[in-house]
This record gives sequence, structure tokens and C-alpha cells, in this order.
Amino acid sequence: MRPTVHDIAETAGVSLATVDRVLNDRPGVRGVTKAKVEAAIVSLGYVRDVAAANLAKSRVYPLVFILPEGDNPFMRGLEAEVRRAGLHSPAERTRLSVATVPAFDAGALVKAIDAAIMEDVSGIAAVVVDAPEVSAAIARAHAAGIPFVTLVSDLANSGRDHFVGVDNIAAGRTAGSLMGRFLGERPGAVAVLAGSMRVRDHRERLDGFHAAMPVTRTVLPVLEGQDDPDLSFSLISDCLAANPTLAGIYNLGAGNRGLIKALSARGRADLCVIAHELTAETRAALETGLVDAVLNQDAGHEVRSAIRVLRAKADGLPVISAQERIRLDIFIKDNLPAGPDEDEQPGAAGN
Amino acid sequence: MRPTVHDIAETAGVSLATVDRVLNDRPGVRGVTKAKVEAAIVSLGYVRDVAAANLAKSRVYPLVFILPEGDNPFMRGLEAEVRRAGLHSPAERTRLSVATVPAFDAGALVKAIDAAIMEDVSGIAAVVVDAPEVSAAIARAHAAGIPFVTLVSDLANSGRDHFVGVDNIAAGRTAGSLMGRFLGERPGAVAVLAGSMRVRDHRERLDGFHAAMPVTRTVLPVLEGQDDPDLSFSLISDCLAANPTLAGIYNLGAGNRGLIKALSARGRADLCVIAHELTAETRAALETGLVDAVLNQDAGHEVRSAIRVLRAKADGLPVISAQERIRLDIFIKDNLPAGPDEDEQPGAAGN
DNA sequence: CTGTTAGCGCTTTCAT
DNA sequence: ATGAAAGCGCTAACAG
Repeated sequence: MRPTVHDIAETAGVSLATVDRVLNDRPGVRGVTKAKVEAAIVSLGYVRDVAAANLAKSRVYPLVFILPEGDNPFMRGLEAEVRRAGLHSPAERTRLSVATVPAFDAGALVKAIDAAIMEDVSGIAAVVVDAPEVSAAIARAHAAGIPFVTLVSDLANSGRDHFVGVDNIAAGRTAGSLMGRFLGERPGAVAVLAGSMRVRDHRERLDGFHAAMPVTRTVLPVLEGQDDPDLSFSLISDCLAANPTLAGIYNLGAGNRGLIKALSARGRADLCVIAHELTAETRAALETGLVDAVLNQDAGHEVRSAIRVLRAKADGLPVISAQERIRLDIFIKDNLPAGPDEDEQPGAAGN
Repeated sequence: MRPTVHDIAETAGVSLATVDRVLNDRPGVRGVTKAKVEAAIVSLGYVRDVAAANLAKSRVYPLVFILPEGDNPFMRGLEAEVRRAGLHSPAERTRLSVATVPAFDAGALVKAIDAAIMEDVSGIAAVVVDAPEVSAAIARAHAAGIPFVTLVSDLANSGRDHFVGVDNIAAGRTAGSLMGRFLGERPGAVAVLAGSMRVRDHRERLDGFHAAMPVTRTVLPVLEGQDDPDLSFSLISDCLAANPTLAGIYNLGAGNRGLIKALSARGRADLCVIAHELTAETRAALETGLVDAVLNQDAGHEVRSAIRVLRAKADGLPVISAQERIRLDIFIKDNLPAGPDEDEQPGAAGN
């Protein structure tokens, strides 16, 4: 049997309460006593039983996720994952809630953050836009002692406690590299569709893409579709019309529906298309060959990571960063995971 | 607060012990009583607190992993992940151990399985070879009531309770598809290096690869390197010498060291090379451009999945299959995860 | 500053 | 067939 608080208390010659104080470094223990207890802890090789601890402090952690509203499938997927995690949340002593705000709207985002601060939640996870007001709101959360993690798109110098998402520069580079190889010697320029240059993840992906593109290949000026299907559709349609020799398209944002509609309208099967986020749409497009590769960040992993990090921060525990790194998945037609149909059961820990 | 066993006892008008008997359907409860309790359970929407349950029954589950010995880096990686999981195992009330046996040796494997059965472990996870004696040993484990999962390579009709690993046919298809695109119109045959056609995962990958290859592309007869670096080296060296116009190599087995040595000896940068399993060697080869893509199954995910499944089976709980699916990762130079150097901290749950 | 005591939600003897 | 009571390992009042 592994050592318990009782064993520590005994070998250190103190009471349980004192051991507990040292363990959770709470005030009210003399230096010598503390030293004795700590000695006992290391000599016995004690490791705390987290499950028992959680059981004893029957505290719950209200966490709020702030996400862009609208029909962006990736964001709705994130929301679904939060709800899914919510089913299991009582076991982890968390209570999850979701607030949605208009996309790319700094003011609304700030309001939502302040509302969460008012409610005195134990942690906030948000998909943020890059604006000074937002950084200020994050600073207020910090000042109120509320852990804050950025989700999907980072805001590094805002004082957020942690970023949960992929390395977006690497994502752009991956797209560029893949596009380069798929195109080979085939001539023609490539187009890039983004949502908005006002979110950092889109800017970073663009940078990475440019960096990985051979200099001999022309990259057209970025099209900003505001992650809106209709706008994206017309931008891509116009682009296809204006550039009959176009060789490829990289969509680094969320306007996949518009993109795919435009592609199927033109029926240009010779185009190399790379998009982000595996959704029902991109999956179907991958299967029909309209899209060649999809880069993905797993929404379930991100949500669970955000929860773990917020909980850790909430009780002052360290975050094991290696464990919280979010990988960039590459999907092609052949390594698609089983579809949502076969996948209905709420997952918990992930693989 | 969500309902507890006390609430059930109260609304059903019985004692805690009876509630527990019904909950764990243990004998010794009259039909009527049972019905009353069950009614209370559903009406209150009770869900058992697993952590508390585990705390109370301070039972431990001894689990054994049986892996091939030798310097196969992927297998050593698996072993390392088992040890890593072992650090956290007390919290999950499991005790992990590893047994290694000579690779591709059915007799040794059978001995190890029988030894585990004798020790009366709570579960066995093994990388198995495809042989009737092995199936028989698995059947003995089953008869002894010991859950058995196959790891990495399956043995479907053996009575194993579960398979933890990737879809190897899809893996082969992915390799073929990627190779086809990377090669484009470039002429030349492709070679395939395997470990042994006696393990099912290698056969399945080969099948998938052939299926995804355009008929216009010649695939040379498979080379069996026994996952041995020296043998793999000479097979590939000879092959390169004999086929000066070779366009690509797919290594579906573990002989990466030999392969890479042969490649760097020849200095043929124009070759498209796809291999399996992200190890220090394949990572380096990816970075230097000697290898173009690496298909990977995450050893950490597999180990944790095996543990979850064995535990679930051990206490008769259902396995959430959607949660236990192991994905096939594609890595290219640009989406390599942070290296082992930055990654030293033992991870627990994974993303 | 330190100790005593009563739980958290569930399981498990041991009685009845 | 059912119940009472004592824990599992830890935390949290409340006393001293």
C-alpha cells in the first residue's frame, strides 16, 4: 500500500491537520514542524491521492467558455465538445457553461468576459480577437484572480495564463509544404482565402504558408471572407473566373461551405485544395476529391485541455505543458477517422 | 448537489447496503426491493461517483503488457509509455508490469501469456504474432476470466476482448495515396520493405498500399527485413543497386535504421520515402529530407487506451468504442510535434 | 501554532 | 434478505 497522510502524520509525529496544512501549504505551521513533515513526505515517497482529495473538498469549479456565435462549423463543434464534457463534469467537480458572442466583435467579447468576472467563475476560456480592449478585459480577469486561457487563437502579451490551440505558423507551413508537393511541377498561381486578418491565428497561418511556398510559385493577395459562406463563395468564384490557370487554393479560415460550393460549381478537379478543420463539409469534400487535404485541430482535445488547465490554475497546481500541446492533424481521404455517425457516444478522456 | 446513495436509500426506504447491492447487482435482494431501489435510481437520475467508488474498494488491478524485445524503437517507445503510465497508476488503482519476449516468436509469447494467467493478473495486453498456439493461449486467458487486448497487431478470431491499434489497411492505403501524389508523373517502380508477413499488421498494410497504388505504377515484391537493421540495410542497398530508376520506398515495418542508413549511403534525394512510427530516427530523417512522410500511431494513446479497456473489462463495464479508436497520424517535416527534449515530463491523460 | 472530529460518496464486513 | 457501522485517503471546521 502506498503511504497516506496518516503515515506522514505518524512518522513526523504530528496530527493529520498539520500534515494537510503542509501539503497544501496553508499558513499556520512553524518552520521546524513544516520541515519535519516535509522530511517525512520525501522519505516515505508520498504522492497525494487526487481522487480522495477532490472527494473531500466537495468544491465545484464553474468554468465558462466564450465562443463566436454563427454557423461556423468548427466553433459549433467546439461548443458541442464543451457540452459533451459537461456531461462528465460532475465527476471532475466542474460546472461548464458556454457564452456565445458575435464573431470578430471585440466589444461583445469584452462584455462577455466582464460578465463572467462578475459571476466570479473559477475560470474562463475564450476564442479572442486581437484588440487592446480585449487584452484589457483579460487583465481585469487576471486581477480578479480568475484564470484565463485563450482558445484556438492566441493573444500572447495579454496576460492570459495559457494558450490552448495549435501552432498556427506551423499549420500554415504545413499547408504550404503539402501544396508544393502535391502541385509538383504543375504551373499556376495559388490563392489564399482567410476569414479576417484581425485574428492572429489567420495572420500566422498566412505567414507560415508564404514561408513554405517555393519562390517560383505566385501566391495571390489574400481574400478575406469573414468566415461567411456567401462572401467566401463570391470571392472564390470571382477568383476562379479571373485566374483560369489557378493551380491551388488554401483556405486558412472557416469559409469552407462557400469555398466548396464555388468549387463544385466550377467543377475544376485539377485544382489542389487545402482547408482547415474537419467538419461534415470538409469530410465530404475530401471523400469526393474536391479537397485534397484538411488540417485539423481536435476540438475535443482542446476543450479537455482547457478544462484541465483551468482547474489546475484554479487550485494553483502546475500545468504539465507537454501534456497540453495540441497537435496539428493532417487528414487525406485515406486516413479519415470514423465518421460522426459511428461516433455518437460522448467521449471523456480522449485517447 | 447531485444525488448520492443516501438519497436513493431514503427515497426507496432501504439501507445503504441494499442500495449498493442493487447498484452492483450483487445477489441477496428480493425482487420487489430491487425494483423499489431501481425506481429511486432512475427517478433521482443517479449517476455513481466512480472516484468515490474506487476509493472505497481499495482494490488494485495488476495488468501485464507483453511486448517484443529487441531494439525496435517503436516497441521500446511502447514500453516507455507503459512505465510512464505506471507512475500514475496508483491513482487509477492499477499496477502495471511489462514482460518482453523475442520478436516473431509464438512459443515465447505463449509462455508469457500462460505465466500471466498463472499469476492471476486482472488483464493482459499483448503485441501478438499470428499463430494458432497464440489464439489458444488467448482462449485460455479468456477461460480464466482474464480480459485480453491485442495491441498494434490484431488477431481477430482469437477471442481477444478488444484490439488497440490503428486500422492497418487504411494505413497502407494512406501510404500508397501519399506516395502516388508525391510522385506525380515521375516514372519508376516503388519498393516495399516489411518486417515479416507473419504478423497481421504488416500484411494488412501491404494490402492497403497495393490497393491505393495506381495500376500504372510497378510495386516490386515485398522485402522482409525481420525488423532487423542489418538485414533491412542490405535488402534496401541491394534493391537500390538493382533498380537505378526506383522512384519510391515504403517501409511498412520497423527496419527504419537499416533503411535510413542505406538511403544516406546512396544519397538519393530524389526518392520518395514513406515510413511508419515517429522515433528519433524517423524524426531526424524527416528533418533532413531523407524521409518524406511518417505514419504514426501514438504509443501513449495506445497504452492508455489499453489500460482503460482492461480496467473496464475487469469490472464488467462497457467500453466506449468511439473513445478508444486510435488515429493514424501523418507527419511531414512541418507538423512535427515538439521533440522528446522538450517533452520530458511524464504525461498522463494525453490530449 | 497544533490537534480533534466529522464528513465527501461509496463499499464491505458483520450482525440480525 | 436486510441493516448498522466502520472505513478508503483527504479536507475542513472548530477547539484548544
